[in-house]
Amino acid sequence: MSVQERKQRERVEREHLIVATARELAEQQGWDAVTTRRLAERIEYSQPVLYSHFRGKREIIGAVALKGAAEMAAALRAATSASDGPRTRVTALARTYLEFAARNPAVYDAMFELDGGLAFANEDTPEPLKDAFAALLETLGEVAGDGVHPGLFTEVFWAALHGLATLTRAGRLPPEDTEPRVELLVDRLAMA
Amino acid sequence: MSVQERKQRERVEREHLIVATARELAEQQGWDAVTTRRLAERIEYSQPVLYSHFRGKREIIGAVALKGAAEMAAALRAATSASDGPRTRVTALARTYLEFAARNPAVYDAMFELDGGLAFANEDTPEPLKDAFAALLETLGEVAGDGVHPGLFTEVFWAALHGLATLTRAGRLPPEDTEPRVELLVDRLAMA
DNA sequence: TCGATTGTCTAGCGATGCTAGGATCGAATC
DNA sequence: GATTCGATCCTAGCATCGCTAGACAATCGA
Repeated sequence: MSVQERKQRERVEREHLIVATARELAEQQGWDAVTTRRLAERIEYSQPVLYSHFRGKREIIGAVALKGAAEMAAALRAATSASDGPRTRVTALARTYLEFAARNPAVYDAMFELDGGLAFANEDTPEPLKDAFAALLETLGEVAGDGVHPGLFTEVFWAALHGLATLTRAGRLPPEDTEPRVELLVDRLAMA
Repeated sequence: MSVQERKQRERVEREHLIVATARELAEQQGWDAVTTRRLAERIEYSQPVLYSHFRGKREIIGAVALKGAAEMAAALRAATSASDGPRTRVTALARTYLEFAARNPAVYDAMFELDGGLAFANEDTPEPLKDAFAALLETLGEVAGDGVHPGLFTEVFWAALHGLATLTRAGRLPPEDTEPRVELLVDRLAMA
C-alpha cells in the first residue's frame, strides 16, 4: 500500500504545484500569459499532465480562485479580530479587502472577473467561497442597522467594495483617493 | 469630388456595420463568439477589411464601448430628467444604470470588463466616457452631502452600482433582491 | 488607352486549448 | 529473476484564434 500512498501524495503535491505556478505566472505576467504550454514548461511536465489533474484551463483558474478565497477570508478575519468596536472593524475590513485585491490582482481576477467554472449563490457553491462571504457577514452584519437584513446589507457593502476594487485596478478610478472613498463608504453605509 | 465623397460615406457606413454586427453577435453569443472570421463573414467581407478600419479586435470592442457609453448617458439623462426631486432622481438613476447593464451585458462588458484599449480617468479619455460620468455626476452631485466632494461621492456611488451590476450578472448575487439593494444603497448614500 | 493607385481577397504564420496514440517505466505474477 | 500488464507520461497533431503579406482586380487620372 505504501507505494500507492506515495504516488497519491506526489499527485497531490504536483497539483498544488500546478495551482501555485499558475498563480505565480498570472501575478507576474497576467492571466493572458498563463498558457497551457508555458505552465507545463514551468512545472517541468508536458501539457497533457495538466489535463490529468484538471478538465482544462478554466478549472485551474477555479482552483486559484478557491485558494484565494480562503486566503482572503483569513486576511479579513485577522484584520477584524484585531479591531475593537463595530465601526473600527468595518473600516479595517474594507481596507483589507481593497488591499488584498490590489496586492493580488491575478487572484482577485480568478475569483471575480474570470470564468473559473465555479457555482455561486446556491448550494453548490464551494466552501471557501461561502466562507469568504461569511467572513464579510460576521463583521458587516453588526452594522446593518435596524430592520435591514444582514445578508442583504452585506451584499450591498460587498458590491461597493468590489466596484471600488475593480474600477481602481482597471484605471477607471484614480488610485490616490482610495482612502477617502473608504471613509465615505463606511460613514454612510455602516450604522453604528 | 462626389465619387470620393460617396466612397467616404460607404466606408463610414461599413464601419458602423462592423461595430453594430460585433455588438449584435456579442449580445447573442457572448464576446468569445466574436471572432474576426465570424465577424467578417457576417458583414460579408473578408477578414482583412476589419483591419482597414480598426487596429485589431481590441479597437472594435472599444468602439462598441464608446457607443454604449453614449447610449447609457442618454438613458440616464432621460430617466433623471423625468423625475422630480434629488432623491427620486437618484433612485431612477440607479435603476436605469442596473437595467442598462442587465439588458446590454455585452456592451457593459465592452465598457468595463474587457480591454477596449481606452484611456480612463485622464485627459485622453474619449468624450463619450467622460460624458457618461458627467451624467452620473449631474444627479449624484446634488446628494453628495455637505463637505463631500461631488466627484468623490459620484465615484463611490458609481462603484457600488458597478459592483451590483457585475456581481449580479456573474451569478454572484441572486438577481431577485436587486430592488431592495437599490433602495438600501440610495437610502444610506444619498443625503437629501 | 494605358499606367498607377486604391481596394479587396486568398493564403498563411505563429500561438492557443485540447486530445489521440504510442512509448516507457514500474509493480505484480509465475 | 524473467515476464507480463497496467499506469503514467510524452510526442505529435487538430481546429481555431488574431493578424498580415502578397497577389489580384477594379477604378482613377493622364
